[in-house]
Amino acid sequence: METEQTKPKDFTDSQHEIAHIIKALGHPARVAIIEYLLSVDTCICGDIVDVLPLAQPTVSRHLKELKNAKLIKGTIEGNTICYCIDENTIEELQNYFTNISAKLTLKNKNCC
Amino acid sequence: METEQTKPKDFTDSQHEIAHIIKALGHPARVAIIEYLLSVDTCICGDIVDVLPLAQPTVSRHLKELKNAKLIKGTIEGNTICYCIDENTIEELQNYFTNISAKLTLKNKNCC
DNA sequence: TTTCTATATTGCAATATTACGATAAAGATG
DNA sequence: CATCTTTATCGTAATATTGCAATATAGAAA
Repeated sequence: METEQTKPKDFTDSQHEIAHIIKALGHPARVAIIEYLLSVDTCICGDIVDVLPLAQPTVSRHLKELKNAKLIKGTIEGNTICYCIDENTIEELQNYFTNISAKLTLKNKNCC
Repeated sequence: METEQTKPKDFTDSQHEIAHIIKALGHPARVAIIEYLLSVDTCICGDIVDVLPLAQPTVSRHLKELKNAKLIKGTIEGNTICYCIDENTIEELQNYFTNISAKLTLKNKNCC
């Protein structure tokens, strides 16, 4: 009786980490923020509030969460804050999904 | 006075959609499920509960959410259910982040 | 049919998230 | 200094998520 010891106590650190990053993008407001940051040329952005259907404090919270997940970074620029996308984290996500895709194409396709 | 009409009423449909898919992966349990499905060769999987640190009803809920976001599909296979990853949705996510990455490399890098 | 096995659903309780108004903080401007 | 502008934080209400035990469902096996 040495089997029966499969169930783990917790998820792995890497599962927690990637879920945390992904979760930060799991809200339309935060998707919209990323897409807006992507669309403007300079990253000096104090007008994010104007392009989102949300009040300023709410936008501020969403920005905080994106920052917390390292999806964006903010630099204080006098009175304003200059937000922009953190390329490294986006790249991490890209790699994550590219890797899954690659593994999927190598898999047995004989079911489902 | 014709400006001052920037703030939208809601996010776009596409923002809602992508956020919905991404959100479904924004939990360690659901990341773990995808990674497990990726790791097993056949997709006949009734042992997902055994490899997650969660009770069966909770796993069932997470599976439902992944199915709802079209990240997995389940086929009833007699008594069991055969779950596997929906490649199309993974590919959609891959494309989404690859596209963002690509746009980022084309951008002005003169700030932040 | 009865029982077993695999999965889903229901019914909570605990916790987290989201939103907004009010307010604070801090640099810019007059 | 007083005021304006920009962003953050707090307080709080509404809602959503998560987890598990209990139970339901349905095919398989006896």
